Amino acid sequence: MAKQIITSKRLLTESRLAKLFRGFSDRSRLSILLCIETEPKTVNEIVEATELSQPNVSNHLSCLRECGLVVATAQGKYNIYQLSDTGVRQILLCARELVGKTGADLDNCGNYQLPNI
Amino acid sequence: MAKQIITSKRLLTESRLAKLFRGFSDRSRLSILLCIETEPKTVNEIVEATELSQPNVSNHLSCLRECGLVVATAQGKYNIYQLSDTGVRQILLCARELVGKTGADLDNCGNYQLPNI
DNA sequence: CTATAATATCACCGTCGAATGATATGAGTA
DNA sequence: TACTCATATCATTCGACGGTGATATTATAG
Repeated sequence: MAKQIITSKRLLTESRLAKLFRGFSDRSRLSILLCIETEPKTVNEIVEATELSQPNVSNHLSCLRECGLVVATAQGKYNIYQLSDTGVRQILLCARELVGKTGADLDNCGNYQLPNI
Repeated sequence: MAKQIITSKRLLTESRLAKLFRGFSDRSRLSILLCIETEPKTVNEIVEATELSQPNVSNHLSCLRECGLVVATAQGKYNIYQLSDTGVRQILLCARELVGKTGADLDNCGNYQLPNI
């Protein structure tokens, strides 16, 4: 019983962690996050910077917003998006550092269909 | 032209980052990573700890190995798996910290079908 | 009040990839 | 050598999810 509680607590944590990483793991969402990593941007600015379609960006932004990775502030008819927390930036930093070491391995892993370059 | 180079370099980085996060974003793979976060484990030990099927674990392990997130050392007929780099642990730490703040948001985001708890 | 720009929403479709089951490999043991 | 345990491989299936196109909403401008 105590074990059960511990277990489901572990599963809850895992579920949240997995969801968090999902936010970063999609190429489009990652582009968006990187795009507003240093400065807030309008949806249109994000669309232009990432070269994704507007509905696509909007969809992903709403997802990222719900997940708490980004926040939006309305300014007239514009919506300015930025990273919600320095923790998000922190994860991006850690990931880049790790990629610096394991980059080649990642390229060689053929399990995902990500359009390479 | 210079811009082109910069662009494709950016895309390469994004591609690698996305792949890296993919490693963490699947529930099964994340379970495996967390499972060997503190100490190396045998495949069977991982299977028992995560309650995943053996082929499933093996498939994910090979993926994680190719991506450079874990390393395996053969010991007799056993294969011992552990995290490849402290950077992997670092990312898990950062993520947990962030989840501590945005946890509730993540639960509410209905975009993924991850079996909640 | 109409027009237009900025963004959001939503249903649909195609595809990727996770899980499974069967089987192969390989190492130790009797 | 035969047998068993530990792990890997692989083809297949099926569901989730990312992209798109059409449309709705909201806000400013004229």
